[in-house]
Amino acid sequence: MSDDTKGAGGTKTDAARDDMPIGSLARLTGVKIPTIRYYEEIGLLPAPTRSQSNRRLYAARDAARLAFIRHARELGFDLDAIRILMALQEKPEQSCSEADGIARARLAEVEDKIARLSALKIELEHMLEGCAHGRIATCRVIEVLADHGKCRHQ
Amino acid sequence: MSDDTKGAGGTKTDAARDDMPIGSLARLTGVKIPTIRYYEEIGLLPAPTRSQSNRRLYAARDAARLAFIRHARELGFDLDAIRILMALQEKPEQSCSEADGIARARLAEVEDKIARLSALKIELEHMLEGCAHGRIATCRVIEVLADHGKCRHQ
DNA sequence: CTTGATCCTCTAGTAACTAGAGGATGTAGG
DNA sequence: CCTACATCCTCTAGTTACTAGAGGATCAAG
Repeated sequence: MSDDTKGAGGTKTDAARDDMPIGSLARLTGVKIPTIRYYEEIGLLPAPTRSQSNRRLYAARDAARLAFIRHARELGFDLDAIRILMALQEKPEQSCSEADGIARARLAEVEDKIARLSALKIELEHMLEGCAHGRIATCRVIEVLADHGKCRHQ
Repeated sequence: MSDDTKGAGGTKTDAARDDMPIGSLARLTGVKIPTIRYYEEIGLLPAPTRSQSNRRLYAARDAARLAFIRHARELGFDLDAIRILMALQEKPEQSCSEADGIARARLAEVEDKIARLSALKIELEHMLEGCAHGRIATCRVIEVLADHGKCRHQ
């Protein structure tokens, strides 16, 4: 680690000290190195300071930001929604109705997806329960797929 | 429509007559024109005959094949699986255990996805039930996302 | 010095489409 | 015949969120 960076930031707090290389950040947050670079590229993460040899150096606040992103991704929020949520986070006096709306929309999506997958599950189960492990000529799986009458949108 | 095509195929059955333009096929099957072209490009649909002006001309068997693909896509089978299923369809004496296996794998995926989405639903609901529509400073949505302790994988 | 780990930028790929751009052909009506 | 609209062609590139190298540079330990 370059002493120059340390010296220049001698009065920095822990949250502000840029001394964590990208590999450490990846291990700390569980987000892969290329993904971290990707988030920087699309503006979701600020470009970090660099060492003399051009290596990225992160601070604890970057780790916190990345953890927020990761958590939101796990909940299925898309990157644009996360962008909005993070912007809101930086305006404590703002109404939280937008954040609420984003989360509600996501919940509705999840509920819709569950419903659709459940219907799908039933269809697949029906397909499989008639399957006697015989020949293709009498194969239920192939038969159902080939039967246009079974297409749900026709 | 070119009389040449008709003349050359004078003894063709309906299933073999190549006279349906791509727009008609798209309307008949509900699959978009670019998607049909895409399927041809990746080999899922055979390249059709062409008119003198280079327009694609499809037969009823092409429509049947496309309907199979579409039905399988709706059930969430990926294109490689569909490729296999269609190959199996053309071998009536073959055992249908592979088709069965493909469908079972898909069913397992669906069940897994339902379980994961259901857990997600609960998390989102918890997040939202504490939301009092106040300020960001006390916003449950932002709070939960920012709280690393709530990250499921840490 | 060597070796292995870590990091850099860049290009392109993944899966399944989808959206034009720019041009050609077909058809109906005047 | 012309015009206007519909239909079709190929080609390129975009969508979303990553991901996989290639080729090279730097860092740290032995």
